[in-house]
Amino acid sequence: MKRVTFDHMRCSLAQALDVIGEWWTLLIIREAYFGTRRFSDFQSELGIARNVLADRLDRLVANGLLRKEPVAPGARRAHYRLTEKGRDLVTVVIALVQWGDRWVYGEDERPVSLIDRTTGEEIDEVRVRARDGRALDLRDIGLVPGPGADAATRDRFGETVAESGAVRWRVRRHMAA
Amino acid sequence: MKRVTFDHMRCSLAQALDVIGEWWTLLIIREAYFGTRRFSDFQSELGIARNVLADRLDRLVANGLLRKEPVAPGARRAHYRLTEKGRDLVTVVIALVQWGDRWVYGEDERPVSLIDRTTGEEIDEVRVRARDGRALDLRDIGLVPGPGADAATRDRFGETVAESGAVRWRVRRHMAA
DNA sequence: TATATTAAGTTGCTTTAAAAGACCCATTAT
DNA sequence: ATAATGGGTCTTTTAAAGCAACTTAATATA
Repeated sequence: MKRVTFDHMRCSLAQALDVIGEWWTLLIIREAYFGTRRFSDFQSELGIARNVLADRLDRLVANGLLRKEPVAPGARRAHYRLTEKGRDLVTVVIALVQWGDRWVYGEDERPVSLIDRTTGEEIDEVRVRARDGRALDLRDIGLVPGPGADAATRDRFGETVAESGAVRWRVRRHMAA
Repeated sequence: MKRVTFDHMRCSLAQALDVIGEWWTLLIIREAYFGTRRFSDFQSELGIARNVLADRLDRLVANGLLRKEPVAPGARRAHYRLTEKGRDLVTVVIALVQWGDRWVYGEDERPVSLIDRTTGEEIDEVRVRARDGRALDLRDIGLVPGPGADAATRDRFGETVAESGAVRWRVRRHMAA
């Protein structure tokens, strides 16, 4: 299919989806998180077509989520391993897994549990929080123009409030029920 | 293209991706979170093709992430609004936005800021935490078979530990650097 | 009341990404 | 020396995404 990219949208979500929004990509990240490193292990664990896998791995390497390094110095055979950037995505993967547990399987049907290795207890549910640790309901979250906002974004999200010195924004948009 | 679905994989991530992993879907959820409700507003804000939008909205309604309700009782025109299930996904959207902010734009170039409406402060970064609130590094997270694990999953993740009464698992898999 | 405009799709055609599987070449094992 | 395996590429189908034109019902305007 013809397909547009999102990279022109001034939106961090669109940028992120341009990198990891393709079919199979996030499953490959999960698999790498599980410790899989070799091409054919990705292939057999996921059941993905080899050409698609080759394409996805290349893109992930190009985008800096995976590092491709020879098995032994000078060897042709390589391993794929998560970079820091890729590892940072695992938060998203875990949030999605938990969402799947809550809404697709019931909590008691989930195939895998994530535990805190130091205590053996299950981990907490990933939540949006205030700086002081309070869990935030979506209604408590407001959207304001960020430091890199362009005119259109300011127009959509911003309502300036006169204040001494720096520009301040009043919250206009927030969670719509 | 021919395309497989992930719904046969016993994995909550695959299930979640089957629902929200398609091109455009998460952007539609974001847009709904921003307060967009009408077909043509989704269309013009996102620049998505109308037939694709119609298809995505239908699927999101069928999967229970959006509710379609008439603008006025008895009216033919309708609004699309997030359900609880859809609203619960916003955690994932925010985690992805923050990832995009960290790795695509710099923190200081991000177009939108999320703030705690009660204090006006920016929200915290979404993180994986232990029950007691400690932020967990990926190396601290272990994977063990969940209550709904099948034989293959137990085989992959489980290593039983003899213990009085209930089955316990020893952590075998965890974050691979 | 007649006419124009808008909203919310639907239909049909084109383009291209993904699936499936055959094929290839270098390395490792026998 | 020969076979098997790992890590891919090539070719062919097919279905999803894009685009534009059309439809139908509800609103707005003259």
